[in-house]
Amino acid sequence: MEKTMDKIVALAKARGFVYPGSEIYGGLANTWDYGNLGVELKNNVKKAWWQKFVQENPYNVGVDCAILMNPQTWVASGHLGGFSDPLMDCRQCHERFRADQVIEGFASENGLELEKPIDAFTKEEMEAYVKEKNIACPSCGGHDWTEIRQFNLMFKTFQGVTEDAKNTVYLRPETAQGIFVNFKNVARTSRKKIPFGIAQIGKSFRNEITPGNSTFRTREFEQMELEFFCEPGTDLEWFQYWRGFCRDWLISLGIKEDEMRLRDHDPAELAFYSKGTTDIEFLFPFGWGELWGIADRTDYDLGRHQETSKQDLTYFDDSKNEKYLPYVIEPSLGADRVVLAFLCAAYDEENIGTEDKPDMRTVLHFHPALAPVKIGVLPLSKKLNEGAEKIYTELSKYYNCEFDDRGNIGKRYRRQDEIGTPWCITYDFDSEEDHKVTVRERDTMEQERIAIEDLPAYFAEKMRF
RNA sequence: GCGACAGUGGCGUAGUUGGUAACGCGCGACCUUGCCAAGGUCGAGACCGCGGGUUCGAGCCCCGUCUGUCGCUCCA
Repeated sequence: MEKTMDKIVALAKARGFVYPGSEIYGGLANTWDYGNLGVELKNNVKKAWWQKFVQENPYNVGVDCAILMNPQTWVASGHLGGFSDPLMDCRQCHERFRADQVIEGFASENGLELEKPIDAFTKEEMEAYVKEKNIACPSCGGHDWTEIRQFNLMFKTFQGVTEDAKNTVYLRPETAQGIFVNFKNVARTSRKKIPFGIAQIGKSFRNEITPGNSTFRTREFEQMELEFFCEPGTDLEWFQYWRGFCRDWLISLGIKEDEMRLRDHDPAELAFYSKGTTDIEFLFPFGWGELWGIADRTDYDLGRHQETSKQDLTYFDDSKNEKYLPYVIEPSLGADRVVLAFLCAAYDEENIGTEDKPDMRTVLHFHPALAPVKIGVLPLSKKLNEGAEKIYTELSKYYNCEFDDRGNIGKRYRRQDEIGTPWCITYDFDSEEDHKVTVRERDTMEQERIAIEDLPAYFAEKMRF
């Protein structure tokens, strides 16, 4: 069986997990909408994460911050200054380059000293430098450059009725800053003592130049982030702790060890604010892709906000009787990515016939906690709808169920397999007499006879993870 | 933004030298069956991305445009 992105994307669209965005208008590049099953799956993923990282966790509490923030936030975080890349294209060979990198490369190659760090160059200064030194295209050797354009990765909009620079606001490029900005608030209202963490699930926006691979990289995406505040010096310990914790969470929900890896960043690869970063990667059909970045952000963020806002963000540790800026461990997970990973991991095509007489079925082996539909209720005949509907009504109070009386029973089992429903209940003619139904399990296809009145308890037991 | 490729019912496709759209799957109703995609009957659904041109006539030719996919630059 070959697992390809094409098949998974096609199934996702056909069954209502993910549709391409704005389809009736011809689409909009790299936007995706979650459908009737996709929203259930994604909600289940978020619920499972929240339960493990907030509800059951003695250290952590949650928040839900605004997407729009005071622009000073992005000055402090560094997103407004440093993260617009100056790009220019070679008209001759159509390659695109980062002007700063071309200049630096040229300078070091020719043993030239730049008069100031390249980051301090304005667009005009860089253009002038390229022209003055007649820098050639590293690819084709041409000298015909377009002008430099700034690609700021933040989405910009306006708050209020007038559109001018004064009321420019940005869509947050990460949820983290809402947490840092509220660090004092949460510490006070939750009465948490260090070490403790603040978790958040929410949308972020980045004007990536190259999105792609279905929902893996999009410009609008959802993050599940934890900022864990600890005493300086204990950060490496906590870094290791969360690294393992995140890994275990993925495994507990059905990601296999051989389709997952932890990759530590080289010192050279580290972001400027980070002391150490580990990526948890998943083996997608298109290759390894990052799901989770776990970073030791030190006291960089709180420090920057303290400096920019002029507010005291230090924490008073009464066990030590001292004040300090906590260090931060940040496990940041892409919600859409991990949903896609669960979808890819679950996808399977099985032969449930024999070698001579193959009988293929497509199955999504979702962990029951993630399955969009938990139970399919299927009357063996339409004459049995009344009894089956009663069961459906009762179980729907607790679980997302689906009632299906169309087509023969085998076809309905296959339909439920294909959307990853872990259990099907079949109400048959005997049920009318003995008040029992057949419960059929997705992966083993084994059947069990259960009394109707015992069903809620039966499934309550099954759903305990 | 540049380059390459593509755009026909929900999906996958066919459409011969241009003459007003076909097939499979899927979907719906009914009958049949009665525990793993059976069978039958009937049915809904595209004016061929959009605009213009050539022509008596275009899904098939030309121009433009939009959208998508892939590659490149980038990814805190």
